[in-house]
Amino acid sequence: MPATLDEPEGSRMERVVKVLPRISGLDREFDYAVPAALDPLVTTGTIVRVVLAGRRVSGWVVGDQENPDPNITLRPILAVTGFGPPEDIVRLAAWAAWRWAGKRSKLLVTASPPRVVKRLPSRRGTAEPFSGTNRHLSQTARLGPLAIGVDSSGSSADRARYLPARRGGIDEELVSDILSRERAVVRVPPSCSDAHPYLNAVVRSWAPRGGVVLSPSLQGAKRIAAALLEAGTARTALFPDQWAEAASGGYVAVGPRSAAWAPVPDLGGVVVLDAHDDAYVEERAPTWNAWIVAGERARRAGVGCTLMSACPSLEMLDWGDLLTLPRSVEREGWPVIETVDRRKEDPRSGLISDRLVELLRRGSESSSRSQVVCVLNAKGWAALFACVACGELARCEKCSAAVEQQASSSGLPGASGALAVLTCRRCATSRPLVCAACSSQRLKVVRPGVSRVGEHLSALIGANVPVVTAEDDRLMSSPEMRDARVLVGTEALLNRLAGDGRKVRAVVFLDFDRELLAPRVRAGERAMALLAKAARLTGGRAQGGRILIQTRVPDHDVISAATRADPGRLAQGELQTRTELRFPPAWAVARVSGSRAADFVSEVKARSARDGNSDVEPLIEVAGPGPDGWLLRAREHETLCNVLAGIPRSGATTRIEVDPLRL
DNA sequence: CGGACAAGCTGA
DNA sequence: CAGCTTGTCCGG
Repeated sequence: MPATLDEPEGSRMERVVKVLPRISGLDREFDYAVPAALDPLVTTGTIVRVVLAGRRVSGWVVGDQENPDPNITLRPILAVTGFGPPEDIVRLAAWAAWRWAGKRSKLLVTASPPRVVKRLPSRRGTAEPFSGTNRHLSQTARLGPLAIGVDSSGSSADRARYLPARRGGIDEELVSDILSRERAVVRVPPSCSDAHPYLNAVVRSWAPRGGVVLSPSLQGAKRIAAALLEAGTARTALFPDQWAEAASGGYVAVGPRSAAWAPVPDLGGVVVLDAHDDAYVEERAPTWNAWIVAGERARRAGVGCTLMSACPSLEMLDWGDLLTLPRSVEREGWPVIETVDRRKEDPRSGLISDRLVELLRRGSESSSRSQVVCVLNAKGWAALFACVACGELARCEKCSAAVEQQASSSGLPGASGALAVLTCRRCATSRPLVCAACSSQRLKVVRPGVSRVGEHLSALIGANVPVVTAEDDRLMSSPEMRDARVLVGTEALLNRLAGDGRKVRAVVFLDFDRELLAPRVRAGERAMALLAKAARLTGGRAQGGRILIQTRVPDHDVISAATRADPGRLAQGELQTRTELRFPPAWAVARVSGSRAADFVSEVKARSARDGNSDVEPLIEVAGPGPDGWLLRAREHETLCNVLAGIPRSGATTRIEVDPLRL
């Protein structure tokens, strides 16, 4: 509508902002007028209420609109809800949406306060009214009264593990090396006590500015926040709960993956702990990776980003400068790793080798720290059966996947009549424990699960062996669990125990080949990460830590790297293999799946051929379709992401995973 | 996302 | 052709 001639000049000066609605499945900005009364409250990032297509929705102000379309009648912003992500984070979200070919709104949800924030707490302890600007903060911060309530669950002895043991225990040269670099990858031994003096040193260097510290789990983040606070290193704000404190300035935001998006007004630096951990990758699209986001954020702010890990991934090594501790120090921080060559074992002993029996027997003598943890990544009673009579594997009648026998909830599974049922994990069809080929009722277990192993071990040591899987966490807090001499479980058990901050005598991998030989590109790195996780539970060799690996490939690179406490040995060979197979970090890879994936991929091919130099090679190579869709490859993320960003998406029917975790 | 609307399918 | 499903478009 054209402005009438008699309208006062001032009315056309009304401010217009771009708003991104908080609607999943919609990734478009809309222009809104800012009512004069709300004007001082509205900046980039502010969370507002607007009317869109006749309904009231929430959204983020993502910037000012300098040239509003005169043909569109603007609606006013209805109300200001409160603080949202600061401007730098809004821009970072736009970058990440490009980088992982996803929607900005998904990322901004992660970056936004979990509850409405109307005002930020003031430095001096009195709340400042909501002023509409996210950067009303002074540049100075003092380590004042530590009023922020950080959950300090765990004993003080537990927290002390994160503090420097001795003043001399820290390598000052390494610290200055870290601080002088923009992108440092610090390879630290797996036991925390060695890593955290360096964390303290780096965080201390940020003062009086704020910073960000990431830990793979929320539980770990809580302990680290408490430890930094207790050591007087920094005022910490746990993300996302203490979003408002973090935004008020002078805090070090500590949190899990999502804390890469924490509002920190004056960023001094970023540290990512255990940066190799898969927990840093979001499973839902956009499949963003927290250390990469953190690295980009630090780069934009012109500050350092430090990744710490016992076993840096190839992507990390490709990204930054590797810094290591002296060989002897790193070696001390890894436990003694012993392998049992299963090729030489009596096949009838199954997963219980003579060496394991000896380990369990010997442990019963010492009183303190006598727990042994057995890990087997196979749930249930048994995951694979074969017929004794005809040798046929037991498979599902409907979908032909392997059938498994679940441990019954009532306790005893096995061949006790009604409980003997085979179930397909894929389609949930079940049938009696009978061979489908020859009707024989004699089936033998080819691949036992944790329940069966738990029963065997119970019989062996003459005491109950609790069995822990990801689904079943009731056991964790029980006294049974705390007092048991032997525990058995899937990988989830290691996570649970690490969360407890508990030390164990030994960790046993009953069938490590399942990790080593998994048909995944990253199987080796995953296996190494599992050993590092176990090593944290046992502590280093100086503390008597021990890991027992049962395997048929004792010469595998992962095992030789771990036994020598030298993860670098694995990286060399892996890099060569990955490059040959054209996988990351040599290539940028994305997976496309979903019902409309075929259309999307043909559009990728079309654009890749048109925009590329057709004489040489296409910009993007397309492989597939395979069982998980298509794989797209390019030499650089830049190329891959630009093409992906240019293709319109038909709703949620196409899923794009850039840097897929499972390859 | 969710409403509006149009194009296709069904049934008597 | 009403009545319904399915698909596509669009929002300031």
